[in-house]
Amino acid sequence: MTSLADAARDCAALRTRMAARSVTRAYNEALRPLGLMATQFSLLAAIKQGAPDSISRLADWLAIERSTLTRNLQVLDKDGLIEVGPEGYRRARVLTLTEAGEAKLAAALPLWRQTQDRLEAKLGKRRWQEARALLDELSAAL
Amino acid sequence: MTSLADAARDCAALRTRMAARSVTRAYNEALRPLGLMATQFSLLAAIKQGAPDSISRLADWLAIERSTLTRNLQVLDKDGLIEVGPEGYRRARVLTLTEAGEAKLAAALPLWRQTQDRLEAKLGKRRWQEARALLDELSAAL
DNA sequence: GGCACGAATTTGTATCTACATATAAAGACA
DNA sequence: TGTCTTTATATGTAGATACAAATTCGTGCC
Repeated sequence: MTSLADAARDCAALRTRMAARSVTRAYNEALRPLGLMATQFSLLAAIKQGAPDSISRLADWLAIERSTLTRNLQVLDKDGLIEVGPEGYRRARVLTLTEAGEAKLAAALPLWRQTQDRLEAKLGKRRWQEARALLDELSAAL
Repeated sequence: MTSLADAARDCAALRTRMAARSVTRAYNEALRPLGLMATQFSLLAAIKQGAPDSISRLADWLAIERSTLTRNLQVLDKDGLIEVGPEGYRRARVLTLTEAGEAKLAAALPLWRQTQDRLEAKLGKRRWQEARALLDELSAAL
């Protein structure tokens, strides 16, 4: 029965999802006044930052399924925060922020910063750096 | 613009969700032959292990919303893997595995073990222990 | 008894996630 | 030219997640 107890307590998938749920909830709460979720915030920031030349490229960077990303982008599009550009080279679509998207991102940044600082303070900057490195290893492990 | 680059790269919610997605995908793939998902596996293991006396208690243990857990349990119930017992003391329901649920869990355990071992080998047992501890800290941080 | 209050769960609604499959464009090649 | 392969995206279907609000049970209080 050792295996069973391990499965209930030490499963890597369970523990990472638990952490993701807890952390995401906190960021969602911080962004709620803007009607923005953590996922959407990260998408806006990634688009503004990298201006990725395709959805697939962005999906790889975010370790997310292409089809999932399509759905998430549809929400941002519906809310008028991004523009999904026409099909280009090989159906590739360029993603850009609308003015509303820029404004929303600008308004969200301080709220995000505050939450991130709070977490880093609680954990310690050092420890957060370790966590960050370990999370990357987990992402690449299997 | 420093804040923007940080938001796109270092957001704790983003990085933990990325890790959760990657790791969960691997466990889902391992369990696919059984038609079982990592979440469902963890629920079966938790129920078998602890026989939690209420959904709320289980939700707390899993750092998951009660309403979310209700929905996840409905899937297991529909598939005949658990029994949701009648309402008890203060509407509390006791959760138990059906025979089919026991069998499914028993069949899943080796597949889970294999995946978990693979991850621990890739990371190193030592490093996985660190990761485990840091994930717990993240879950409790905010 | 009747009523307010707290605890446990469920429902309505929306978003996030992903696998399998479909669609469409660009290039390779017989 | 027509087919085959690769690349990029979208759709169908299903499960995971959570907030707000509704439902239901037990308790205490008048």
